[in-house]
Amino acid sequence: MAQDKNLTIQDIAQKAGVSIKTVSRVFNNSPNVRQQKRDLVLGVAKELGYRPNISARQLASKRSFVLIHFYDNPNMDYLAGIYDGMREACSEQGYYAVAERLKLKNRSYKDALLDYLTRNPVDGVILSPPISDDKAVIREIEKRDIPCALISPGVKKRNCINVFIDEKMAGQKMAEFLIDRGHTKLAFISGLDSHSASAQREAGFWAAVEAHGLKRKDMMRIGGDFSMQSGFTAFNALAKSNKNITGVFAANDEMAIGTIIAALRAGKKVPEEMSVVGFDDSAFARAMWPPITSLAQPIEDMAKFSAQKIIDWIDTKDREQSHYEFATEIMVRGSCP
Amino acid sequence: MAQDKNLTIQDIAQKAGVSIKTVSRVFNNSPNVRQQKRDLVLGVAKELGYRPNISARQLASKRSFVLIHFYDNPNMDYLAGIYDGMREACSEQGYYAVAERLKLKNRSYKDALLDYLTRNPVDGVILSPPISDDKAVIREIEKRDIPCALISPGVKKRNCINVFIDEKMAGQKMAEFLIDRGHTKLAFISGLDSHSASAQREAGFWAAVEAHGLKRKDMMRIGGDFSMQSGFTAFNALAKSNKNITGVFAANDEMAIGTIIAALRAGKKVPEEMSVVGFDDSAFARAMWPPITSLAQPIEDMAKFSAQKIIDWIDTKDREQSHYEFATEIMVRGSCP
DNA sequence: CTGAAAGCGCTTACAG
DNA sequence: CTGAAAGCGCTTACAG
Repeated sequence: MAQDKNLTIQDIAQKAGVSIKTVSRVFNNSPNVRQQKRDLVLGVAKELGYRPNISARQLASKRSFVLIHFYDNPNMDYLAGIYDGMREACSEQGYYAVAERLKLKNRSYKDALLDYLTRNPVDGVILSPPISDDKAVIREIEKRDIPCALISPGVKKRNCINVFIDEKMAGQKMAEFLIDRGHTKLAFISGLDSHSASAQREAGFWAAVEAHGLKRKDMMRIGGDFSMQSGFTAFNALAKSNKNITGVFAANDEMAIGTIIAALRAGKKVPEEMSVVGFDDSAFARAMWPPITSLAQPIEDMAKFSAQKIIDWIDTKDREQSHYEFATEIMVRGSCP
Repeated sequence: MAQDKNLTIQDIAQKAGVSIKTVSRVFNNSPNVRQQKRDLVLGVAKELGYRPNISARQLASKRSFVLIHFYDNPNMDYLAGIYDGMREACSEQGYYAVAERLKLKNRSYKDALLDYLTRNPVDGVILSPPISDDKAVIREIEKRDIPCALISPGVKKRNCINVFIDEKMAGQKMAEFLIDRGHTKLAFISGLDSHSASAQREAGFWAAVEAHGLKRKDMMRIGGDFSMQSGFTAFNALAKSNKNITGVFAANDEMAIGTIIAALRAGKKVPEEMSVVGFDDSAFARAMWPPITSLAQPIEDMAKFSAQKIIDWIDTKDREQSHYEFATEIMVRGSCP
């Protein structure tokens, strides 16, 4: 762990009694090294605190050693989770983790992507919703043979690493959570139709309704767009109806918050008169009053895993499997205790 | 603009009829090049679409060409603004822009900083609140002779570039905005005492009160901590008092939102019965209902400017001036139209 | 499975 | 103000 400034591949080679080429092979996860030598080199490197010089690798190999996350969802918690996960995997392997927002201003995600790629070489890509469902973007990445992982894609892609949660099952769990607490008149507030996760969560909602023998006519389905504003609107629709809904499941936390604010404004108590659950376990869901019961996904683990799989892919030029499902958890809070 | 992949310093030197050393000097903003040659080289480089290879520069110079922003404020808008500003300045000069959160878990910002610096070399640092007021952090950076810019420091530092807005004046403007709309009974909700900006905003508040001859006893000062929760509490204090406050100035948007939510819950109409203004122009301030009137600072410009000054400092080994003040603007919205 | 040589594109002293 | 030489720490073919 000495981390003596100028430790080079030479020092490791000498100390381990092998050629520098072997050391290089070890750090590139090249298959052509006997396990015994590999362990020897890794042991010496660890002991001395050696880490390969990325600049030298870049210059010599003409690779960038950059893994990039392209996103367009400004949820800070979500982004930070992905970034932390990526970085953990990247720093172990001597890669850079980078995050770049693709903005939709007068142009498509694809054009924004191409603009970025012509300026900045990358060795691997992670895409999150909604970009993980943009076919044009995925096609361009594929065309360039850049290893790519999709986080929560609506439709799994054959030539990408697909990392996701079971959105339908999660939706069902949330609905059952409400039902278990005695609610029999439920509402589902959907997100944007273009966002397939919302539709899957809704499918789970209806599956729960069916499984528990609740009457569909006691239920309400309100169209939203993931914004807080649409939560306000949704509450108005609830209030106008005479269904006497007591359990609300919003497809994300912002709409849950909007619903609660509108309810408070109307003098309705949460959770006493109406329980509300959200989705995403966002920072605001935790900061609200009451704090929001919400579904959490292990986004950091998902991102770390994605990054590792991409690096494996780069090293071996080969993916083994491409579908990986992660488990979710309900964070129980005041809006539906 | 051709961007022919492998354009090197050699190509530029040859085409411009100078030595590669001269080209190198030009791209390092070295003073020892005649202006005429500089223009010639820059012209050729631009024509051919040449950009220096950062890896090679890093390897040869042992510099990192990394400018890093250390932060611990999870406000996404704020961070994105800083990042975009940095990147604009950095990409022009062939630097990397990096953002890193320093977390306070069982250790100080200083320890988190040292941990980072031992692993990752950086050429320049930008600090934002609350880290821009952490003396131990600043001392460590100074000790290493790393050029450093402070965004909105509570106390300006001699050996740093100080970039800020006039917090007191901004506070005064906000208070006068309320007064101009006929409010004579005002409340100020403070942020954390450790955050000097809050105290300065408050000073501006009282200055406005005084300047307009309002009675101090008609005013209220409520202690908050920048959280939404403290906005709820603040409203309760308002409601319990018999001061009949109609204009509320919260030291940040989250507290303004908390205040409004609590008011709605209590059946009080905003802005009809009570106007509320915030500070920061956050995304949530814009998404709320009603949307929040808030003070915006030109954070992107501030960050770009900071990055440019740091790069100048690196190039010339020398700062000229170290205090730069930026102008602010009130974004008028529904919470106090 | 392993090694010796050349080279990636730039900067750093050192001269002039 | 400007140039020729050496070198930064690694990888890439090419042999064996």
